[in-house]
Amino acid sequence: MNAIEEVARRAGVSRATVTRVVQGHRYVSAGTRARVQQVVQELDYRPSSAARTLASGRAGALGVVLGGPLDPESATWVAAVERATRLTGRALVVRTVPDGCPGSLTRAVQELAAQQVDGIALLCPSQEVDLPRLRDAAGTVPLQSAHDWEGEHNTWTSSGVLAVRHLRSVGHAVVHVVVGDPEAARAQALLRRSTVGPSTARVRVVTVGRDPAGTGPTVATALATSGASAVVAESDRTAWHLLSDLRRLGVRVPEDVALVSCGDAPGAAFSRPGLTVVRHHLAGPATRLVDGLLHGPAVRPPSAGPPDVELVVRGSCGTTAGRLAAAG
Amino acid sequence: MNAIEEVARRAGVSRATVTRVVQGHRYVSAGTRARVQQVVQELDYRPSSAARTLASGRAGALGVVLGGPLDPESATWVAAVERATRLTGRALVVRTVPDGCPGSLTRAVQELAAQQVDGIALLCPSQEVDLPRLRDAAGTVPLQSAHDWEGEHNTWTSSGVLAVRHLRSVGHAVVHVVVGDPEAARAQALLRRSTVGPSTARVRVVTVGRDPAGTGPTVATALATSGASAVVAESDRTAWHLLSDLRRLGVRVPEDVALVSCGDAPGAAFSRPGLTVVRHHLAGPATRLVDGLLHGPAVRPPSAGPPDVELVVRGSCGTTAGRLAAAG
DNA sequence: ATGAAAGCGCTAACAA
DNA sequence: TTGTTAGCGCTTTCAT
Repeated sequence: MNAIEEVARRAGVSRATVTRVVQGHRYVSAGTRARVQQVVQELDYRPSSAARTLASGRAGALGVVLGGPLDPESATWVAAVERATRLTGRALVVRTVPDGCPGSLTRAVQELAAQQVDGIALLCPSQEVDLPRLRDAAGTVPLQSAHDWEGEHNTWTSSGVLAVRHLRSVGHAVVHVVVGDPEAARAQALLRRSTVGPSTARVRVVTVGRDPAGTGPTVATALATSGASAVVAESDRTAWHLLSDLRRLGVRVPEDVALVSCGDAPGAAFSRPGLTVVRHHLAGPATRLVDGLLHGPAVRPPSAGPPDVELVVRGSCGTTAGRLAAAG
Repeated sequence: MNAIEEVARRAGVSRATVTRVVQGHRYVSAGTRARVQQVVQELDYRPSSAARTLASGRAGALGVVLGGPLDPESATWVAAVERATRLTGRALVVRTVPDGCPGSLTRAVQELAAQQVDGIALLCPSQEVDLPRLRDAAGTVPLQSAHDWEGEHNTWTSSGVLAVRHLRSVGHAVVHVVVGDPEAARAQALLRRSTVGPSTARVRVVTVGRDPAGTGPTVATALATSGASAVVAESDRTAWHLLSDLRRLGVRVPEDVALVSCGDAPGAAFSRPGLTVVRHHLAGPATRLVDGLLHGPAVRPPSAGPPDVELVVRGSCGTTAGRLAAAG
């Protein structure tokens, strides 16, 4: 006999009523509700999510597809999305696409979409993604990319503004921004507003390629010969490699070049000098992303709440230690 | 009309046959199979996983519950499990339990077990877990803890042996091992064999508590006053904090104390000195964990294959840079 | 090698 | 406020 039916029988009601109680519906008399809940307890009744999904058409889960490995950097985002998802009572299915190539991404999205999830969050920091194509693969399942999300209010856009503004404010007229693929979503976001507004400094983009370690020396050399005095790195890993490559060239950080990076990985404080970073607070963005997936994008961009980015000053930028928050 | 029924109709077969073809069953004539596959292509037919789960009783997913946040350290494990899971064609559901308390863990396991997954991997590095209780909560769903897994062949056990052996081999007769909670699964595993075998050195355990940053100075002081000359840290974070706390006390690393940590987080190479670490290769362990969940634990412990741990020598241990691999 | 038919456990109209 | 009923889309015996 069905679990739900057993509950119904013992409580002397119909299955429908059990469903109503379990789902917290209105229109159940207090007495009935109590009786049913009692039986639910006794029997330790747990609805089968598969049956529920099949009958309701809702999956009770969200998916996240990572266009790359689940490395410590992406983990931060995944963690935030997981939390936001859990708070809605849903499960989070994680799918990585180590090679990050378009075909694999598409397949991953299709697989997730195949009834498994109610929405898909895309986390592809380092590559260009064809959103329309992926939306198509997702069929009716909503899909949002964390990096294109919220336009000007995007975490990375705010990071760029904050980092450049800080370096500008301490006297650097030209700021070099080091990114992997300049076409990638994250880099695009980072650069979106770096060059405008009161924080204006001349910004030059320097490209590293997919692997921060790969072309490091070349980049460091380029930076050194172009006389760069201020650098923003897209990630802590890039910053670390820059740090060590620059040292190898005899360029001192922060004396000769001031360095700010984005992320604040656990080791960021422990390199020498410690990395000045733009730290990301992802609770807000992740929550909005999840809500957007579930209820459609918000009509208006977020306004209230604590800022999503914060400057943590350590040794690498050559200014006094401390913190600066900004609304981006 | 059912998707599968439509396929069946167009291919001129029954639904059962479509199922057989889709699942790669034997006993389908080549002709029939081809015809069905043709139609499957045309219609881009994707079986509903909910319906499949309901009808078959198999979920097509594995779950991982994290007894703590999804931080960069756990991310490495999750990534490995995700990969292993994906290679079996299954999805991975991630559930964190930020507070890590027994009640929450139990609830998390119950939720996952409620029809959602075919097996659960437990990742609780920093706390004692009551495995029987959690198994009970999981009901019929198999559950394994990554940290109790494989006994002597456990990754952390091997790490302990390797780290202590190395320090011993360069002349340290006493090795201090710094762990969070000594009752926690990871610490237990780390210490399991550190004190025995040809690598014998006297091992003293020093406890940090849950947060590596929390009691750091105290621990560093204790280490300094006890005249420790060699230290193994349970994690890179612990090691970093130790590094900075020791420096503050005027204790030099590696001149005064040699330090080895476990993990090899992205920043490990960039602290000064760089951290000598035991790096973990989790592909093997994760694969075996997943297989164990799916087909029951292997009869015999793993023997072949590359070692799961590797010593990466950098500055912090005071020996020449290089690498040493060991079968643990 | 293939088909028929009985569910898997629950939800959601609709009726009462 | 509660019960009735018709599925949700697929798998799996059991026959053939």
